[in-house]
Amino acid sequence: MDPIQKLRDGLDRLVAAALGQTQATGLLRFEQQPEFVIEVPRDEGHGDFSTNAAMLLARQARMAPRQIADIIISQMDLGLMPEVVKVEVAGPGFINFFVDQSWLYELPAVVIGMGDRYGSGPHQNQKVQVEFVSANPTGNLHMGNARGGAIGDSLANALDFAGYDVEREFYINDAGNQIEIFGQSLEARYLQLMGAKIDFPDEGYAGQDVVDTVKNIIREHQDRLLQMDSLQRQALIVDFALKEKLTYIKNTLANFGINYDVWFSEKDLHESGQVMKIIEELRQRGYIYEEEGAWWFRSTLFGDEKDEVVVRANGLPTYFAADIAYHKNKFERGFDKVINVWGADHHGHVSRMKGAIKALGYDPDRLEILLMQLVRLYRGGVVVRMSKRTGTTVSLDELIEEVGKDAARFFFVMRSPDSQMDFDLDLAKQRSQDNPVYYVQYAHARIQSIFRQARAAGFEIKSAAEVDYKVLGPEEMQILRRIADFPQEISVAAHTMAPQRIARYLLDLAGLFHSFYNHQRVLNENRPLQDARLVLMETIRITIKNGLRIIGVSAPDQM
RNA sequence: GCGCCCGUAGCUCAGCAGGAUAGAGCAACGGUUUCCUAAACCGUGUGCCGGGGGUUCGAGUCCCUUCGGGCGCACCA
Repeated sequence: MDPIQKLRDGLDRLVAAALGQTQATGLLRFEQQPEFVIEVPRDEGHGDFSTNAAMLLARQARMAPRQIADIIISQMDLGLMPEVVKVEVAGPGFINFFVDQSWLYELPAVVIGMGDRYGSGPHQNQKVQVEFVSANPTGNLHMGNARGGAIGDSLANALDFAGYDVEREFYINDAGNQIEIFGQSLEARYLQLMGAKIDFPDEGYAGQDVVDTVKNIIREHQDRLLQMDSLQRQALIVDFALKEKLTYIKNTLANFGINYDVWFSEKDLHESGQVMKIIEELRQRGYIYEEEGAWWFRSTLFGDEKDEVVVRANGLPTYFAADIAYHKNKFERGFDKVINVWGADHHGHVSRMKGAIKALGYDPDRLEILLMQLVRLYRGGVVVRMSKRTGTTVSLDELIEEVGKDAARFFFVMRSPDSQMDFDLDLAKQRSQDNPVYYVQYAHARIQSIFRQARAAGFEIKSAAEVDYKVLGPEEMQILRRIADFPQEISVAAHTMAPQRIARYLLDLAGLFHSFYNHQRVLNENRPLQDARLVLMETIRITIKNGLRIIGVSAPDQM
């Protein structure tokens, strides 16, 4: 276990025991032991750890919090925690613990011993599915898909690292209305390119990529499709185009560092009858009624403003119907938690989706929807406008081409999903410490460079147990202290679905490192100090590398 | 009209599951330095946390309300 958790647990037991004593001896009167926390104060002057136990008891015990704190302390058996050097009551009634910093001396051995696993949590025995991007296979990947990809994949990595059994899934919308229109658009382009004078469908996909796909079709099938009837022709064209688009999506996302465990086809849901089956099940449970020829789901029962159509008057199920079947299918696959990363433009879908889950008898809290707001691209200080030709501003593959996978992923992950984001292309490309991704990666490269210098001079990094950490100064101890936070940061990022915390953490740690680097020398005349600093460098390096890996950014050895 | 997200320093944004005196980067100003990786480092300050009300020992954080911005409200997905 990481040293910081050991201390927290110890303090937790210490306070709980003291509370038990105050109750048993009648010093304090209360029914329920409060759910106090052991936290790390923001301000160093407030100690290494603190607890709010006394303040939580104020009402029950009918006593001033500071007085309660004094009583709790009087019942503490500090002999159990020799690390604690001072306990005090402060502010409105906090109990602050000051701990001998030597506990941090254990940390490098833990970090180096765990290596790639430092920061990971114990196995949780919980299956979690993260579904993200799930872009329509009818066009190029856009910035919304890119942001969703970076966030979803990083979140999945964080959950994985925090000890969950994670599956990544892409839902392929290869059925329904938009595929219909896609087919008509492709067919129209095909016929046009073959010389026919026909109109392009009003709502059709007018982008250049459709034309490119059709050219590929012509290359393979020439004019052979002209003789077919429209139905047959569309089926063939759509099949070809979907394959091509999915290959494109898979490759682009792989270049973006994303690899899925499952590619799940909507079409399969329809063809296997699962969609109609789920509607029937809901009908039997009394959640479906017929009106004006369509079938409606009573989503108003679950807080929606109006009921939602599941089967249209033309007999075809809606996307929503398929999505209900899809989510039922997810739960049947045994996931304890199902997370969907959606664009904010889908937020209207959230409450009825949860409603449908509930109607089917599942706990809707097992479905978590992470909504993310829109992205605006900036180049040269101005917004990059939508291109009429391609229908997008910049596609994900173009973005990777322009700024690189690392910068793109870091920038998307750095911002909280629920704030609108401005993506500065110029900054992302910049090779300076103003560029946050460069700043963090550079810390890693610098450390590797120090190691190269050390080896060239004939020095090796000693094992963590061999060196004497007492020679380290406050700056180094502060860095170690921050490294001790890493497992907790990962855990919070995973639980609160906030991968941006990891990016922030890395910026912070890299900042501490750069600052240290700039006025202290690792390689120096004082051998014991050099040995300790080299080990410290290795703990920083491992932590940065592990953090970067979670957000899908490389940790270069040289820049 | 209804719903969701956002509103924090001049700008871009953090703020962990309410905690103590609200932070970072950039920009601005002042200084140091030419050093294991390259203009980097150190220091300086500004906040009606959009407004109002409430819950709480304690609110930037939770609830209500109001204003402003974005998005959504199809027998589309």
